[in-house]
Amino acid sequence: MNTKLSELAVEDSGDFKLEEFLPFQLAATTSRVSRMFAKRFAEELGLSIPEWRVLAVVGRFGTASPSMVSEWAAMDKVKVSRAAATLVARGLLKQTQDPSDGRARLLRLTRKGTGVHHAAVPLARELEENLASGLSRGDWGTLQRVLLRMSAHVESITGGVDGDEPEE
Amino acid sequence: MNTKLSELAVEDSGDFKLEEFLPFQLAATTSRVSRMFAKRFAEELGLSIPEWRVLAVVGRFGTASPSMVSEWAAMDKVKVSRAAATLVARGLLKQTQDPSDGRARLLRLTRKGTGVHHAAVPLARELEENLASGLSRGDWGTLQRVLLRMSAHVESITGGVDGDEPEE
DNA sequence: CGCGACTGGTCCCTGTTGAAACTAACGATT
DNA sequence: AATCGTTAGTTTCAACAGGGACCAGTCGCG
Repeated sequence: MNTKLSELAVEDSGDFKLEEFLPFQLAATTSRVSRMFAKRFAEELGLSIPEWRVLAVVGRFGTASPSMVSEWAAMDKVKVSRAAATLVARGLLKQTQDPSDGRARLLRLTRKGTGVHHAAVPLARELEENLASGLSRGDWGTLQRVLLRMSAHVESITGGVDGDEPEE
Repeated sequence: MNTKLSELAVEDSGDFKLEEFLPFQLAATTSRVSRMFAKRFAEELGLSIPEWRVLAVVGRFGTASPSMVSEWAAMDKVKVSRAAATLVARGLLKQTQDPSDGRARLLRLTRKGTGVHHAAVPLARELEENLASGLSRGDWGTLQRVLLRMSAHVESITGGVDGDEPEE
């Protein structure tokens, strides 16, 4: 049971419990939650998570460029591009040229897209409600607050640009 | 501004703010944290996250079967199998037959593997400490508690087997 | 106005992922 | 001891993700 002083840091390696390791818990919990959300969105609306995110941002702003979506949905531009392409192919989004900048595109909901968006938001709220129902009001608020703080903290440590919530 | 009563649930779709949506925050935060961890483990020890998890479980128990690893590390068996294979190839793990069950294998750290494990645990603790330093003690505890509870809650909703923390 | 530096977006290439199929072995039941 | 259903682990295959190269197109500066 006793270890020499000089070996303290090394000898307790065996005590390491992955399941009490917070980054692991975070990943495991997120994985379960994401899976549940992905399943419901796919089943009920035929949307992947990236597609739903794009839809949510475009729906919120009415019109949005892929780079806006990238910013607000914390998705890299490749993901946005792909998700937007499938949504356009399915007739939920219309993509046009931005008249004021030849490089940029504008994304806008079609009537069909608006319909899906109107169905997606309540579903999202319902699922979030589901999640919240297992927690006290206070815990929920703390969780929200802590996640934001942790995100910012990590970003500051790693130096801003980290990849999934990238640039601009 | 006013909407008919019957449209309340529908008409507020435009108000939906993705960045306040908890499942989204959870995913975004986890993504940043994972990225940071993956980077450090890769740079300093040449380990991917799945490999580190396998190492952690085997290191903790001394000897572990892939299915034990799957259970404790919340990884599906394919991931375990692959991670274990690379660790064996790199000489960090030894895989042998379980004498008491011809189907099962036993994973054990080699001397080299023990060395890496002894380096990995402090690195993990350091990174976790980094993360914790942005939060109050109380928030940290709440986060830990809430994640566990939420995990269990989701699992109970989706009915146990959900895929990444699968079987047995 | 023409040239270089930069930005928005897409495409290509490679590595990773998980679902499902497969192999081998166990154990219960006949 | 032959068979059926089940479990441990690996392999295969198709989808997916992200980094980087790659076009436009824009902006600034001489």
